[in-house]
Amino acid sequence: MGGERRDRRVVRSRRLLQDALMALVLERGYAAVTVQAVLDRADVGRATFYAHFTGKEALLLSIFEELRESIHRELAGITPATVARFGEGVGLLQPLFAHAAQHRRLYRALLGSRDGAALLHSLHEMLAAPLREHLEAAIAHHRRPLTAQVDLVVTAYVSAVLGVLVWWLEADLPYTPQEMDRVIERLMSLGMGRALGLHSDMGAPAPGWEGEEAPVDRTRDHNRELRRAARAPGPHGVDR
Amino acid sequence: MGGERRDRRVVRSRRLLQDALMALVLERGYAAVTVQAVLDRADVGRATFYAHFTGKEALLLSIFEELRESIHRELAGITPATVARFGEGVGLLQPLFAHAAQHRRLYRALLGSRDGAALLHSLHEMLAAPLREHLEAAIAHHRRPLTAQVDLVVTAYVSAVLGVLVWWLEADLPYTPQEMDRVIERLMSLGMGRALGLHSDMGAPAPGWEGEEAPVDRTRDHNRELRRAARAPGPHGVDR
DNA sequence: TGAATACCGAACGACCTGTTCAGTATCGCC
DNA sequence: GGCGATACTGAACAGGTCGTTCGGTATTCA
Repeated sequence: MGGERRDRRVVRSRRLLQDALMALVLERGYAAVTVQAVLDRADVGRATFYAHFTGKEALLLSIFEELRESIHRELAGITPATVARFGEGVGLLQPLFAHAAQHRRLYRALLGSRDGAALLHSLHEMLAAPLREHLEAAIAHHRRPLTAQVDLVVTAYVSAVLGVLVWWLEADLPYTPQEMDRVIERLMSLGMGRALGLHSDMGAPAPGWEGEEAPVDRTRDHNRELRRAARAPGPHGVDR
Repeated sequence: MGGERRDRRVVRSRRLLQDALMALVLERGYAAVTVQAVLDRADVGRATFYAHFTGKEALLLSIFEELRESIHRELAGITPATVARFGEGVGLLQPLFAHAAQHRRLYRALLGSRDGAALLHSLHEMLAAPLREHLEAAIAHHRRPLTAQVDLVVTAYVSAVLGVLVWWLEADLPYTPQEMDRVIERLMSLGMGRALGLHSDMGAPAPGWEGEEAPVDRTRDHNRELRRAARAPGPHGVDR
């Protein structure tokens, strides 16, 4: 968005820096790459770098911005309506895993070690936002106002997906993207439907867990208890 | 293990440094803490620091080693046998969430931002190892040799748990540890049992997803295809 | 008490960061 | 084609961190 950058020198410098970072990340891993090294590799002046990016991470994210568009393009074919029906083989995740497979060297370098935190967080939001959005719509349609649990369920789902994605990359893609999509859907859909009170087709239409009282009250009490406990710790203390 | 450190000066220095790091992490976050700051806060010589730890992260992990023992102690009451029966309210996760609640300030500081990568990884293994171990035993008992999928399921489960744990901490503990345990169990158990072919009490005893052929063969072919595609990228290339 | 050893403190070189500035090259556009 | 605008260069800057070294001092163990 806002993509009109006319001056060739600008695009050239940016691309040189991005390519240099990519190469160095693949060679040494993100954490081990220094701005200085990027400068040397790209053969770009120090001042120029800081004229374009605020630092190493900004450069990384600028690269990922292109990947984001790429993912978005691939995901465009999937309408929000499709997300709802978990019980059927939707293939929501297939594009994600396919994209990761295509760019697997970069994904591995960025997600594998601890450097991936920023990227993982970005991916998390990228998946969580539309999912949450649609789940809330679906719930409203079924007239079940359980918004708090939606966050929890979405978090669990996206965390599981990304965890499995990393595992899958490090295991050298033992299954196809299609298979990954199916096994994850198979793993998660039942429980998600149950937790959200959807899936009326299922045997158990969600009894329990917030059962007898409103969770808010018990929650507040619980927090107070914990805070009290934390303020007056034992002999050797907790949370020191 | 190997715990005999007799010289008081040693334990004093280590504790001073650990406490200083803890305090600074709570104040500024792990990434913003510098070795120099720890030295100043602990009032310990630079040389002394490097006599004990190889760097900032080693110091952090030495702190977490104590938490690890603490978690291990709490988890000790839960026999591996208990882990199997997902369908019942086991409470496997309750100690984890309780421990996180007790130490929530530290957990939040360490897990919240991107600094937590090392710690999350450590926690991941801590949870995954016994779970994997027991699931394999359970599967062997049911005579289903599906070892490859165990890794995937364990990864998904642990990732979901840790993701939700972070969410729960940042949402300021909206539920009790017991509730968290129950909702996660409710969310995950059905699908896990289904994916592993356990849960014979369920309606669907796991048909599908690895259906018609052995997954290994299709897998190998798939990998070869992907590798070929990656070596001969399009005009502007993928995974550049 | 005496020998072992952990600590101090100061200094070291090496590295990285982010900013500045005058001079030069390249660009977009009329 | 040419001109004004703009991006880049290159070098230097101060400020910071890191990990190591060393002789001298203090504490501890036995």
